[in-house]
Amino acid sequence: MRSVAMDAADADRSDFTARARVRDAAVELFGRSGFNVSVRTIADAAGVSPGLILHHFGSKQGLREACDDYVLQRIREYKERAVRPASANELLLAMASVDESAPLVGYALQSLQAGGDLARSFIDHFAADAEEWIAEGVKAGTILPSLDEKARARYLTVQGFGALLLDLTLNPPEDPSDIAGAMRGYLARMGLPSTELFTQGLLADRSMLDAYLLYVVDPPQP
Amino acid sequence: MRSVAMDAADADRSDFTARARVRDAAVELFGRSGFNVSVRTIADAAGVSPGLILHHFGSKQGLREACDDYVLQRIREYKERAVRPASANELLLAMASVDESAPLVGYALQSLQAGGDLARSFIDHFAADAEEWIAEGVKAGTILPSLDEKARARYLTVQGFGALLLDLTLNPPEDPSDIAGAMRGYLARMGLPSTELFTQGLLADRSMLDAYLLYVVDPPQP
DNA sequence: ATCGCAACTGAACGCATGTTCAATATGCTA
DNA sequence: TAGCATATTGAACATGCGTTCAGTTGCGAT
Repeated sequence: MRSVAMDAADADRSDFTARARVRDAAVELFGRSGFNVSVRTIADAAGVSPGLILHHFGSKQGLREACDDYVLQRIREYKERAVRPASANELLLAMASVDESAPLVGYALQSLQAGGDLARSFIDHFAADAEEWIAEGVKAGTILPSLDEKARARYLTVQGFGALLLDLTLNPPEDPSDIAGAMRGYLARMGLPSTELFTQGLLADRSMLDAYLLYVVDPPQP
Repeated sequence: MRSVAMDAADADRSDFTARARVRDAAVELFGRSGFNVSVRTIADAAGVSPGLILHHFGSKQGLREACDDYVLQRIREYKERAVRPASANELLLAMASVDESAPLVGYALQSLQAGGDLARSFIDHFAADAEEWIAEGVKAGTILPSLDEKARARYLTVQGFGALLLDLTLNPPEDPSDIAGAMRGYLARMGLPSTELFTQGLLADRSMLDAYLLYVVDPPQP
């Protein structure tokens, strides 16, 4: 039996309980092929009968929720363990480059595409981090201040993950488990234009921004 | 029987053939609920038996391909009919605001999320338009030039659609058929930070861009 | 040693799906 | 009007799914 000291919500990473094996197989398969993989497929991958999955997790939905919790917790751990705060892309690429944590990235991306609570927590978390990180940059003088720091942090987060997600959807890797390679391809395609946009912007003058600010103050009646 | 003058690929918009009714119902349901809606559901919506759908389209996949062609063609028409060239967001919002064309937008967005050929054509098309539109802006002096105009156009397109897609996934509208409302919500949330980013950029100096350019010329060995 | 409880199996069930097919209705053509 | 091709139906089939459950194994406490 499982030690009473670690309950189901614990990060029993290095154990080989059937329950943990199922959870790991589910994270990997959900992350690689989406949430339509069958319970039987997961059971096969974990070397276990289908019935056992529902014995441990109640239902397929229960399994998904357990995976959600596990992935979110492990990513939080990973983020806190990083000595220096990093951008979301850097962190994900670092995680995707390590065999042990790569499936977590795949799962998180699939989750973002599917929506739901984990996706929201995920974005909230990264947006909060971005806000902090940006605030430090502004204080240090390396980042320009914004009229709405919170909105900017969220926008940059959604925009960054959205672009990554769509790019991976349009250019699916031949090997679906090589998320690091796929991410590197994305960064190679988008690195220059994004850095350029962040450095110089796009528009030559402030007229559009000023017009938008006027529009916000006095919107046209719909 | 269908007039011999318009074959299956034609834009027989205003006819009420069972085939056209099925196609319209499929576009609407696929766009609203994704591509897992059942053939039977579509048949019900079109007031038709399930068998007829496969008689006309061969398979569910055939129906999807017919919808893909139809939607892409209608969006192209819409774009050409617009007097002035517009940004992708403007065009989509305009289409989403008209009852007749709103389902097309929903379908296109679902298609982008699912990947596949239509998604690629769609992005290619909009990226090419963006490149043209940006080139005019550069010539007119309203847009700053880029080191790689093609890559920038593609980046801005992927980034824009990706952000929209992810935002709609995270904030699904109560009424899934009100795409225009959902888009307006998105623009309200992201309008200021995106305009600000496009106007002033994010970074206070060129150091990161210069570092990236050096990195591209002489990448570290992997 | 044995009792008891949890882990675990695998066959079975019910359901929804995409698809097939024989039968019928319909409308154009000769 | 007769005939034929096409449109259309709806029942049936095969498959894969999530889930249930009666039964078996294995282990820790008494």
